[in-house]
Amino acid sequence: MKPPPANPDGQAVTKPPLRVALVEDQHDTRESWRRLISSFPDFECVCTCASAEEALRMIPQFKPDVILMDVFLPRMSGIECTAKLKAMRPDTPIVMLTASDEDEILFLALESGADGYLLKRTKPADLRAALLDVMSGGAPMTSEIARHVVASFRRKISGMNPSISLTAREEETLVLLTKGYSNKEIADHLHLSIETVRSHLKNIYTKMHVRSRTEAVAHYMTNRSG
Amino acid sequence: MKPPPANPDGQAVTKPPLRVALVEDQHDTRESWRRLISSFPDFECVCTCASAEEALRMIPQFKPDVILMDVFLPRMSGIECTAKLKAMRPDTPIVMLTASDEDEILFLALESGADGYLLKRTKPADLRAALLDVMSGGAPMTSEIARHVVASFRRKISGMNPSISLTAREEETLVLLTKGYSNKEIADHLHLSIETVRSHLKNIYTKMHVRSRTEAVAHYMTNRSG
DNA sequence: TTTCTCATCCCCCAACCGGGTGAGGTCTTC
DNA sequence: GAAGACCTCACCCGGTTGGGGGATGAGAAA
Repeated sequence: MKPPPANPDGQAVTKPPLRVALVEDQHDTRESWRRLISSFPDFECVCTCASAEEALRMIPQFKPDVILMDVFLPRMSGIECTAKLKAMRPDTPIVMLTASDEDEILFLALESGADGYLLKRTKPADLRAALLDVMSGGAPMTSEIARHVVASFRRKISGMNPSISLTAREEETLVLLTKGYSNKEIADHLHLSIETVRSHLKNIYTKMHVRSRTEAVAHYMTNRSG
Repeated sequence: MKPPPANPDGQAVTKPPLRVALVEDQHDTRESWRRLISSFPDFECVCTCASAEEALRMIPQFKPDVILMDVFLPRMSGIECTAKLKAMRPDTPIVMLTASDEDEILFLALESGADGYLLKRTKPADLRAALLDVMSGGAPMTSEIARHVVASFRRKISGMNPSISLTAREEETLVLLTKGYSNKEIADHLHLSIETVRSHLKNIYTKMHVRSRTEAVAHYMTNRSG
């Protein structure tokens, strides 16, 4: 590994290879990624790091064009590492690669500044496309991930925004919901048809961006008394 | 209204009328109750009170055999009044009469020492039967109310008992439940079959004395962070 | 060893629930 | 009076859920 050129824009004569940095703690995985990326003619793997700490040392030196980051790293997580790297080099796109599509991690990763989020089982061709995508300002993610992202953001936003203006009836319905009442029980208590209760609930779900009574209760209670 | 006899047991010659006290703030309602009770040949309405304060003054004087108490009274509620009267005359049965079958009020009423709990829409014949019932040591309530009572007590008892020993797996399942996850989502996160999740949930419901995921979440969250 | 709990999974079935759509009424606002 | 928000209720559809069985294996307790 040789140090990066002092002037990254210097040799834009023909078509310089895309310089990729890799952060992954598992040796075998790291190596297979490195080989994969190097196998692309227009890509160059300039820097492989086995830990977040190493990444924070090496990446500022090598100044890669794009960073591939594993989420789960020992000690400092890939998410924290991403946040620190973004503080240093905000314009260098970072793509998270992980086996998990857990909403929370996904959100944290994107919040930390990651530009793309791919699953490890992503096919080589798709990985290459994703790297090109993120370099041209895109936010590469599989449609599978994209759905989670949308859901995750909706939840967070609705969680951050306590002023979801529910109507009086909706509020009453929600309160009874948080007591664990069934639709029928709510209808009885409010002297309504069960269909009206269902109607109010549908509106509540829409406003709160949730998909079930339990989710509504969970959000309501964590944002009030939790 | 004349003061009560000094010795209530004095004239047990044939069959003394059952002496009833009435506590109800609404004038019309109070009067219609009074008339209704007086219309029963073996009942006598010895004392009508328009407020909790009046009841606390008059009832110790008149020493009725049974007290009919409205739940909603101005200033001091019927529940508080019931508690105070029970402290003074623990053996005088008190029947709550209210328009509400709300679990919380129901529980508070019974906790305060009320012996029976009837809805205001109870039919005259049933009211009479209820008064006789409570005099003979019963706890009159409609089957409709009885169901609520059982449910209410179960909730309270399970709420008071924080040491419901869930197994490790059940605990994990419950935590994911409080995030609003569906059975399928829980199964995915725990790498289990959906049937296993359902199995854990059944055990959780049994242990917590609840009947639905939402109820479980509601109780869990109110007893932890609420 | 036997018994027990726990975790895992399966099946069935009735009821409940969420989503879509629509519709009639009141009330306020413009 | 037209427009819009709100409350009320209805029907349909398919998926989910709860409750009832039962089965198996591992490991702890008796």
